[in-house]
Amino acid sequence: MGRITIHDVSKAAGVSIKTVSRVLNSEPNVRSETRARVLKLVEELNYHPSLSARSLAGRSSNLIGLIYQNPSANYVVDLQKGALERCHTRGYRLLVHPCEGNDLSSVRDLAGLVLESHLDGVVLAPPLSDSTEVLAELQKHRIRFVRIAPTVDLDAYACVYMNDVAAAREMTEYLIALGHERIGFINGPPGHPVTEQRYLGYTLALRSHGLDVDPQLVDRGEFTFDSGLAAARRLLSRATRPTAVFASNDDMAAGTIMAAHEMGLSIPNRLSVAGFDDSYVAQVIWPRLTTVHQPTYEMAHQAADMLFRSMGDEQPPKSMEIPYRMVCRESTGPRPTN
Amino acid sequence: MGRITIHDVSKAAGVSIKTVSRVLNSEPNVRSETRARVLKLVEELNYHPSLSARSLAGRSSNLIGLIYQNPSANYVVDLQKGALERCHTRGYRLLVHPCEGNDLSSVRDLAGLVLESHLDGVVLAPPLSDSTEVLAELQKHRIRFVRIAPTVDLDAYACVYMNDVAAAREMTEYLIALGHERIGFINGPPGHPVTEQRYLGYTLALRSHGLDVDPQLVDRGEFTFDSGLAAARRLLSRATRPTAVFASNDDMAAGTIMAAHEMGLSIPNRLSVAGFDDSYVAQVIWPRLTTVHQPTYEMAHQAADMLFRSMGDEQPPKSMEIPYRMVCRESTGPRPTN
DNA sequence: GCCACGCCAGACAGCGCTGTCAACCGAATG
DNA sequence: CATTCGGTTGACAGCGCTGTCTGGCGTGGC
Repeated sequence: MGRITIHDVSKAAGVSIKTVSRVLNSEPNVRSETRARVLKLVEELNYHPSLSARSLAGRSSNLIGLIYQNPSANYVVDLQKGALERCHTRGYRLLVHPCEGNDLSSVRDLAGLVLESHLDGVVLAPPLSDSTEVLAELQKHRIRFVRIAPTVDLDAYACVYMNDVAAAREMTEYLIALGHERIGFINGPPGHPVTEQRYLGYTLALRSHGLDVDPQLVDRGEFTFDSGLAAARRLLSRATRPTAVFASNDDMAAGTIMAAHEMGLSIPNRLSVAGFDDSYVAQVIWPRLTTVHQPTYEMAHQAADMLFRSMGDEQPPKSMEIPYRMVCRESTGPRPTN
Repeated sequence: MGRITIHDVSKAAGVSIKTVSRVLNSEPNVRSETRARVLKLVEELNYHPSLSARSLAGRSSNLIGLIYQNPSANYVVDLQKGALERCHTRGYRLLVHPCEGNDLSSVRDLAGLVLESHLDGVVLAPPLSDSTEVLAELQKHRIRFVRIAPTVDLDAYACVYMNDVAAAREMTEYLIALGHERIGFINGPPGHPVTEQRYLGYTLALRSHGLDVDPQLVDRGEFTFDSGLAAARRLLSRATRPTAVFASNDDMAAGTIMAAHEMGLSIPNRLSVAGFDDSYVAQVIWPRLTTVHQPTYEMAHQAADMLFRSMGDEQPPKSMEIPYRMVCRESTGPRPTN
C-alpha cells in the first residue's frame, strides 16, 4: 500500500486536487456539501497531507523551532511543554534544537537549521535570547523569532519576559522582613542574562533598607548544583557567616542546603535558604525551598503564541511581561536569636 | 535576497544540479576536483539544501521521531540528549512528540505524525514501547521503530533495554546484606512496563534469602514525588515499620526521604532508603540517594543507532541490553540495632 | 435582455530536490 | 583500428502539494 495522496482523495470525492487543498486549508469558496464530502473522504481514507510537500509548495512549513543552550532539564521541559501546547492547538510541529557550545559555528548552524527546515519561526531561550550574533543572523535571513527572558534591547525585538529584578528584590526584602541582616548571595555566571538582574534586585533591596552590600557575603556559581554546593561551602565558612543565603537559582540553593546539612546547620533554625525558579527540585528537597516561581511554561506558551500571531495579520504586542510569584516554603524562617 | 538553491550552486560551479546533489550526498563517480569545487561554492554561498525538497524527492527525510508519554522531566531530557547526540553525528534531525493521554485517538495521531513528517523511523519510550496498539499501527504503515525498555515481545521487534529484574534484585540484596529484614517496597502503577519487573526483582531477592514478602510492607505510587510521599507516610506509620524502603523510582524515593524527615526518622541511622533511576534528584537531596543508575541516555543513543543501522544495509542485532550500575550513596546504611 | 459581478471549481506551473537513464570520454581490449 | 567498458556528467521527470490564473454558472442592476 503506497502512501495516500491528495490525488486519491480528489479522485474519490470527484473533485480536483485544488478543491481538496482548499478544504484542508480552510480556504473560502467551497460549497459546504463539497467540503463535507471531502472531509468525509479524508477521514475514511485516513489521509495525511505531506508536510514536506506543503512547505515546499507553500509559504508555511507548519514547523517552529525551540532553541536553547544547555539550561537545566526542568527548564527545558517546561519550555517544551509550553511551546508544544500552543503548537498543538495551532496544528504546528515543534523542532527542538539544543545549541551545543557557545562558539560561533553553532550560530551558523542555527541559521542553517532554520533554512533547511523551512521553520516559520523560532523561540529563543536564554542565554541565546541575548546573543547579538544569533539575533543578527536571524535578522539577516528575515527569520521571525520571539525571545524569552532577554535583558537587552527589550524594545527592539519581540520578547516575553519576567521581572527578575523585582522578583529578586522582593525575595531579599522577604528575608529582611524575617529579620535577617547578613544575607549571602550566590550569583550566576557573568554574562548570563539574568545574572546581573537578580544581583541588582538583591542589592536594591539591601540598600533601600539601609544595609550594606558586603562583598564577603557574595559568591558565584554556574547555576549548577555542584557549583552552588562549592560556593555555599565557601560562604558558610567565612568569619561573618550569613544567617540567610539567597541563591540565584534553585539548583544552587539545593547545593546550599546540602552544604548546610554537611555543616550541621539546621534549616531554617540556624540558616535560611532561598532559591529562584521554583523548579522541580524546590519541592522535593528537605526542607522544601522558598523560591520565586518563574513562569517558564507560561513564557514559552506566550512566545509561541506571539510567533503565531505575528505570522497572521495580527500585530501582537512587541513584548509581554509575565508575572512571577513568590513561593514561601519551609527553608526560610526568622533570623536566629543567637 | 531569495533563498539559495541547488541551481545557484550549480551555476556558480559550472556543473549540473545533479552533480551538486551527488556531492552533497557523498555519492560516487564525481571527480575529486569537481567535488572540491562544488564543496567550496557550497561553503561560500552558505548553501543549505531544503529538507522538505529532499524528503519529497528522495526516500529519506533525515528526520526521526522520539515518542514518549509524560514520564519525568529528567528522563525525557536524557532520552532526548541520547537520541540527539546520535542524530547529530548522522546529520539527522529529531522531532520530539509527547503523546498526551492514553486514549486511542493519540495512537492514530501518532501514525499521522509519522506520515505527515515522512519520519524515517521512531524511537518509542516506555510505556508506549509496550502498547500493542501503537506497535500494530506502526507495523501497519511499515514504519521502522526501536523500542526502549519494553517488557513484552522482546524478540519480536527491535529494542534496547536494561535488566530491571536483576537490578531490583541486586539493590534488595544490597539492603539485605546491610542487615535489613523488614524492607518496604513502593511499587509503580499497575500496567506500567517496569512495575512488575522491579517488584519481581524485589521478591526474588527476599525469597532467595529466606525472607517472606510481607504485603504490609508493600505500597504503591504513581512514580511521582507526591505519590511516593503519600505511600511512604502510610508505610512508615504501620505497626511493623520497615528499617529500609526500596522505592521503585527516585522521585518516590525522594518522597520517602521527605516523609522520614517529617517523622523525624534520621536517614540512614533509623531508616535506609533506596531508589531507582539515578535521576537528577538523587544527587541533590539530602542525604544523597543510593540508587540504580538507569542508562537512559545510553539506551536512547543505542536506539537511535539501531534505527540508523537498520536503514542502511546493515542488519543490527534485534535487541540490545545495556548494563545498569549500582550507585551507593548516603541514604542507606546498616540496620539499626535495637 | 445584456453585462457585471460574486461564488465555486479546475488546469497548470513550479517549489527544490533525487532517481533514472542516456550520453560522453578516455583507456583498455581483441 | 573497431569495440567495449567503467568513470563521469547532464537532461529530465516527478515527489505532493500550493499559488495563480482562468472558466463556468447563477444573480442582480440598468
